[in-house]
Amino acid sequence: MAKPAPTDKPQADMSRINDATLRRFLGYHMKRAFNVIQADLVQTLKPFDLRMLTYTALVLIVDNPGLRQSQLADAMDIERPNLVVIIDELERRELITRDRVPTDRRAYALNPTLAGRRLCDKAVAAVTEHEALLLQGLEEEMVADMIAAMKQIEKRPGRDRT
Amino acid sequence: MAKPAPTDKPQADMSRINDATLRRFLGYHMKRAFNVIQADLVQTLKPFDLRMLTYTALVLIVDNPGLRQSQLADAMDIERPNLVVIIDELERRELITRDRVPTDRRAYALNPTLAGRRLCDKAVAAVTEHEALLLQGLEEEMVADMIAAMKQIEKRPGRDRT
DNA sequence: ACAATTTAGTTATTAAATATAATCACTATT
DNA sequence: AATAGTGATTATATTTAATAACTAAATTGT
Repeated sequence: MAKPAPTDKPQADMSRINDATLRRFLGYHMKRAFNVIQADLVQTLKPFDLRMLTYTALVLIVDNPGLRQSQLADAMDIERPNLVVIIDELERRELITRDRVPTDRRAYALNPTLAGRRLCDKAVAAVTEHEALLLQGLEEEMVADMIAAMKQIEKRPGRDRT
Repeated sequence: MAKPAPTDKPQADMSRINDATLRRFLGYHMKRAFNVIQADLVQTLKPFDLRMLTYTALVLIVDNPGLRQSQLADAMDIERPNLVVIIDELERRELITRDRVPTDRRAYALNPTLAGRRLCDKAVAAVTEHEALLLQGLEEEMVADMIAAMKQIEKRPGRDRT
């Protein structure tokens, strides 16, 4: 809405602040775009009482029944201790179960309940719809290209794994 | 969701867990790609003792000397209370100053010190270099297209007006 | 002029996401 | 049997983010 007012204040330089330096970075744009996407996601998941992490975990458990917590933490790129509270919540809500693995009684096999599968399907459908809405106006090929590029970035080793 | 081939309990392979459902979402890819970029940024900024937020604030103050905290919070899309500690830190390290505005004695004008400007320049140069490294292999036009798309996403109102 | 409201900044509190260390239970190896 | 390694948990700390309540100063409405 940068409307050039004819009578600008003498010392009030601009109403909009200048972020041209940061705009040169892809990361800056990605952060800002992701903020919008995440805000939308949070709203979308609210009716299901899911957060981004509980949603992600639930989907992965539904799609990979029987997986271990370590595998899930690895897939979600979070530390094992941090996954515990997420799994706790999903289990408490009876969306998943923690089943002891007979062959390795240290481990838990994570399995979705029927309710978990149902909630997952509904949530995925809602997120799909909301993201389509958010991306309307962008060419489909463009989105596909972005995904390809992001996959490439994701694959980068990332300087040091300390 | 269509019923997948009911192969009962074939989760013994566990070589790789399946995230195909989440892979359909741009947001998932963006989150994962941004994780990599942010991890790299954190490493890049560590020698300057800057974090993502202090770096962003410093750059914006250098590029917009005299701006108010409210403007900065607005530009950074964070709440005013959360900006206070960031500004506190930059001020304590004498990278910026908080100068009372004579025409509005409630407000502070944020200004970079010489040291702040110097550190900013060095940090921006380092980040520029690191991002170039991270993005090598991606066509330049592709990156430009991604930025354009992300700008478009960023502009979305985000339908929660409650 | 002056009460009422608004705005700038701060303080305090809380929630959420992320990380590390220590511990327990169990497995695997020697 | 002793030891080392792994899966999960607990406890703790840090960073980021949101909200409520407060002070001080400016603006507005009558």
